[in-house]
Amino acid sequence: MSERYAQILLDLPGMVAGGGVFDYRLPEDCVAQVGHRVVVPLGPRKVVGIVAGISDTTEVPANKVRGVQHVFDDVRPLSLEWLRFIGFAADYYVRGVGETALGALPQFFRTPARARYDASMRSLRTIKSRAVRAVPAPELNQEQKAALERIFEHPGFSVSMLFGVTGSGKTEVYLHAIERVLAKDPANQVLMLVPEINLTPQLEARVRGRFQDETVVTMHSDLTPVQRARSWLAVHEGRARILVGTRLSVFASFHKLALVLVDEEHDPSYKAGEGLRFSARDLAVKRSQDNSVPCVLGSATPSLETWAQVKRGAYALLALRHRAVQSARLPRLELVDVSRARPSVFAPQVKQAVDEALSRGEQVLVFINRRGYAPVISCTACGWVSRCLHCSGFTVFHKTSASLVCHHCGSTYRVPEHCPSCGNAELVAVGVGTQRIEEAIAHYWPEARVLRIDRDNVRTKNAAEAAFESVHAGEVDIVVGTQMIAKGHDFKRVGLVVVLNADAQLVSHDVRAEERLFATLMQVAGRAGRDKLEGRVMVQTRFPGHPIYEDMKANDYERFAERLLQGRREAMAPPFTHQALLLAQSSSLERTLGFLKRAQAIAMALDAPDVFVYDPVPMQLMRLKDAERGQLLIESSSRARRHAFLKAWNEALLTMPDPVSGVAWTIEVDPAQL
DNA sequence: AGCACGCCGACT
DNA sequence: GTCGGCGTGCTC
Repeated sequence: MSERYAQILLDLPGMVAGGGVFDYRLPEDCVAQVGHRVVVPLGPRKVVGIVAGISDTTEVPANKVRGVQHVFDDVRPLSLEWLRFIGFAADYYVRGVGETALGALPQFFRTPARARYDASMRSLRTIKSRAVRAVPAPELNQEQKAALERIFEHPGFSVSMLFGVTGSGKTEVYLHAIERVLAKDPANQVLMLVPEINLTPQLEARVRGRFQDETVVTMHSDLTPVQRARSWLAVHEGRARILVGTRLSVFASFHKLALVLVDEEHDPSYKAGEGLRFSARDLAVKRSQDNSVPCVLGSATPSLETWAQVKRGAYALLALRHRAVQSARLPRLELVDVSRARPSVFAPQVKQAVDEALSRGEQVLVFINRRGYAPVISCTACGWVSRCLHCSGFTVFHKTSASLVCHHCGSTYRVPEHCPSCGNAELVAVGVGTQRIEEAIAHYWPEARVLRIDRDNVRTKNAAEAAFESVHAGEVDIVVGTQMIAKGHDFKRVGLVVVLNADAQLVSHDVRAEERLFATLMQVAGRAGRDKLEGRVMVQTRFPGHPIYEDMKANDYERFAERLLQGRREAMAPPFTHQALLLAQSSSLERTLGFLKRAQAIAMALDAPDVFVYDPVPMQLMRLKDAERGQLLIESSSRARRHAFLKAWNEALLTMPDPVSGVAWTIEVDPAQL
C-alpha cells in the first residue's frame, strides 16, 4: 500500500505556499475525506485545516512532510460546492484560498482543542424552538403574485430585481418564495441576506413567525461563539432550512441551497471593509449560479451596478409600484431651504410642523446622520480645532460623556478648558450631531418625551429591540437618530419625518455620494405614514435646487438612476469600468508612497492591455491608528483583463526584489469608495 | 498570522 | 555581563 498525502487549506496570510495549501501525510487507517477538517502540526503549533484534495504523491521533500494528527469525522465534510465557491472567491479577490476558507468558518470550528468538541457537540446540535404565535400568510396582490411567478419562471439560475418602496410588500414576496421552495423538497434550504440583523428584528420575527414548523437560524455579529457554531452546524447538516444572516452568511455551508434572497441589496454593509474585502451581494449572485437556483435582490433604491444589469436585460425587473399596506399613501416630500438661514437647528416651518404633529398625538422622527454633540470643537481666537493624535481626523465632542472622541479609532480625550494652542478660554462646539439635536428638542418642546437612538446609546441587538419597542408602545414623542432608525422599522404612529443636514454628503468628492444620499432619504422617508397616517417628510437643505430632490419629490428612482448611469457612462466610471485599489500603510507617508510608486512602476512594466494605472495618492483619511495610508487605483473596461492583470501584479509585488520593509499592503477588488 | 531566530541598547 | 526591542524569515 502506497503513501497517501492530503492537501490541507491553512489559515496562513496571503499567498504563502500557493495560497496556504500544505501537503501532509495521511496515516494508513485515516478516514479523512475531501472537505473534512483536520488537526495538523504547523511549526511549533497545532492548527485546524481543511482537506482540499488527496493524492499518492507530493512535490514536497519527504523530510519536510508531517502527518495529519486528527480528523473531525463527527461533522460531515464540507461539500465540493463549498470548496469550489471558496476557491472562486479567493481567486476573484486575489487572496489565498486557505485564509479564505478558514475565515469562512466560525472560530469554534477553527480551534484545535478537541476536548471541547466532544463535550459540546450534543448541545451544539440542539436548537431551541423560538415559535411565539402562528401568523397566517396574507393574500398577495396582483403585482406581488406576478413577481413571485417571475422569480420561478425559468428553472435553475436567474437573478430578479424586486423593486419597490418601503411598504410595497417586498417581504411578503420573499416569504411566499421561501414557502414555495421549502414545500418543493424537504431538503431545500434558503439563504436570506440582510444588511444588519440587529436593526431588522422585525424581519427576523416575521420569518420565524411564518415558518414556525421549520428551523430558522440567524448569523450576525451579536451571537456568542457557541451560538454561531450552533447556527452554522444546523445549516451545514441541513437541520435548519432558513438562514437569515449578515454578509458572512454568504459563505455558510449548505446541504441543499435552493433560493437566495438579498434584502436591501444596495446597502453598503454588504461590502466587507477589512480582511477579505468581498461584496456579499455579488457573491450571493455567484453562489446562486453555482447552485442553479434563483437569486432575488430587493431594494427601493437598487445599486447602480444592479440597475445597469437590469437595463441590459441580465436581471429581471419585478416592480411593486403600489404600497401594499392598505390606505397608506406615499409621504409628501417638502424641501426647506436653509441656505440663507442662520445655522439654527430647526427652521421655523419645521418647528411649526413638529408642533402640529405633536398636537395631533403623532410621533416625530428626526434624522441626522452624525452622532455626538458636535463634529468638532474650535477656538474662537486662533482657530485651533480638536484633532485625534493617532488619526488625521477631527475629534467629535460628546457632551454626555464629556469627552472628545475619534470616530475612526475610538480614542477619547478630555475636553480642554482653555485652547491648547493659545490659552484662550472660549472654545465653541461647531456643527450638529444627535446629542445637540436632543438638547434642542428638550429646549423647544420641554413636554415631549425624547429618545435618542444612535450607536452610543444603543449598542446591542437587545438594546435596539428595547428602544424600538418603546417607540412602538407610544412611550416616546420624538425620536432622534442616525442611520439606525432608517432601516427596516415600521413606525406606525410616526406622522412627520425631519431630515437635518442632508447635504453634508452632496459636497463630498465621492462619486457614490449622490446615490447613497438618495437611498438614505428614500429609506428615512419610508418611515413616515405607514399605517393610517398621511406621512410628511421635511428635508432641510442648503441646495434645494439640486436635481436629486426633483427625482426624490417625484418619487422617481428610475429617472434618478438613468441620470446617474448616463453620467457614469460618459465619465467611464463604474459600473462601466472595473476598478481595484492597491492599499498600503506604514509608519511614514514617504515610505508608503515610495512603495506605491514602485508598485506603479511594476504595474506599468506588466504592460497589460486595457488596464489604466493611476498615480499613488494618500488615502482620504491619511492616518488611521498611527498608520500612514496611501492607495493606487487601477481600472479596466473588462473584468477578465483586470483579473489577469491583478493576478500578475500581485505575484510581482510578492516577489519584488529588494522589497520596501515595514509596508503592509492589500489589493481591494471592486472598491465601494475611493 | 504566529513563532523563532538574531543582532543592538539599558539594566538587575 | 543578560533582558528585550522588533526586523526577517519560515511554516508541508
